[in-house]
Amino acid sequence: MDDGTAPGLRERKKQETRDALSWAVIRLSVERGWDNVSVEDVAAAANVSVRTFRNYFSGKAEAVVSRHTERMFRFADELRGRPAGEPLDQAVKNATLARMAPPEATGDQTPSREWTDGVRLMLAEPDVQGEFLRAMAAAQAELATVVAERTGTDVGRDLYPSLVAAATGAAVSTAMEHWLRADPPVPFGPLVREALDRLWAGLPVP
Amino acid sequence: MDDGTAPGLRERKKQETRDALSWAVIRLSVERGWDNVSVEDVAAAANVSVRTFRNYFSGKAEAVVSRHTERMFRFADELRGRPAGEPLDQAVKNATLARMAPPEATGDQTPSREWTDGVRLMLAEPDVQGEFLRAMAAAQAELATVVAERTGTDVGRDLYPSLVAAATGAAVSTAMEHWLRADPPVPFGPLVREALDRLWAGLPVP
DNA sequence: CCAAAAACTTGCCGAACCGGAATACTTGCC
DNA sequence: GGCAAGTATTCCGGTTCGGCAAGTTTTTGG
Repeated sequence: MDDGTAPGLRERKKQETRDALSWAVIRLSVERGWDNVSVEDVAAAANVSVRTFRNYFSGKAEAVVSRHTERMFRFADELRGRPAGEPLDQAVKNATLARMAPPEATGDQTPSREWTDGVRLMLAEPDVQGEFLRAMAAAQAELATVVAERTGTDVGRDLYPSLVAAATGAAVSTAMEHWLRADPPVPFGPLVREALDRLWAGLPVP
Repeated sequence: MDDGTAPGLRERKKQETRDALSWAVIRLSVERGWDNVSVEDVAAAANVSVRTFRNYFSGKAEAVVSRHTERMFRFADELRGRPAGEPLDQAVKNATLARMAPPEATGDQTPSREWTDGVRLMLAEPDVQGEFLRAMAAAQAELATVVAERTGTDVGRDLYPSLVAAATGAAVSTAMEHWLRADPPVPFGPLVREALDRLWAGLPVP
């Protein structure tokens, strides 16, 4: 399934730069506020030129969301790897829990109130939200093709695979939003599970 | 329910300018290509200053999507106006068909191939798609409130209303996407109905 | 191991975007 | 008519955005 060949120096360095840039945007934005961070600041913090930043990301927002984007695509991959016999809803639920709410994620100690508040503020930024939605849309396209594969439907002709992908994305997004709002914090796993269960139960009125 | 008082000259002019700007962006983009249209061109075409354009819209993309945005909010209003006895899924389906696929929409003659292709190209633009998603997200927030009202749930505490809103948005978006891709064209009503039916049936494999 | 090729980074730069602030004009209302 | 509130316009400096042409580093293939 995975490539096998080691990534090579070039790829590794690229990933490093990517991470450094993404991280720099997040850190600076959280501590200074979104509008008080220029692309120039970010580039400086990551030791690259402004022009290079723009080679990687189209803007600060894209950089912030890049991690999430990658995770969503790994999620689609996970689904592709599920045993063919597994019913679709089970496969989706399992893939989601495996990639979006891994048990070990509880590892790092709870972050400071200051940090989480900063993050919330950053995520409330219109640009960031827009980029977030774009990431979900991109992942859903991938997801739709996987669903089509599993169910023998045609993404171009049938409504079904795109619908499942979109609905799943909606459930995940909703759970995430809720999780982000929750104070005191609640674990993500149960939330997303509840959302998916309800979705596949036909959204009965509680 | 509605305001009753006539809008007054001021409001009417504002709406006119809005429409003129939105229309100008669409027309120019379709005929010249997205990147060959500057805000300056648009403002000129609508006989206002560039600065005024920016008072109305944050960018070309927002202007393009503005009509859709308004429609989505009218949809939420429609839902609010549905009889309280109507089951939620029925209310959503009826509101959708009433506001998103009105029977009289078939009125204007079929547009030229050139035009529809241009529109498709414009709607494929990343900025436009992003703005489109933002519009949906905004409408969904409103929708969630309405759902909460109808079902006696709490948007802040329960997952349910947001989930229903997000899933509904997903269904509508999916139907729209499909409709846009369809060649030869198909009527929108049946598509969105199918999407909503499947959603509330718990997404059974076809 | 070396040299050519491919990929990546960078500085330069003009065009476009963006929004604050002051100013002039319209509309709503008495 | 005339005032208050709401809009449009001009002006303007800072920022973003990408194309282009070096310069540099990694990969490739002999």
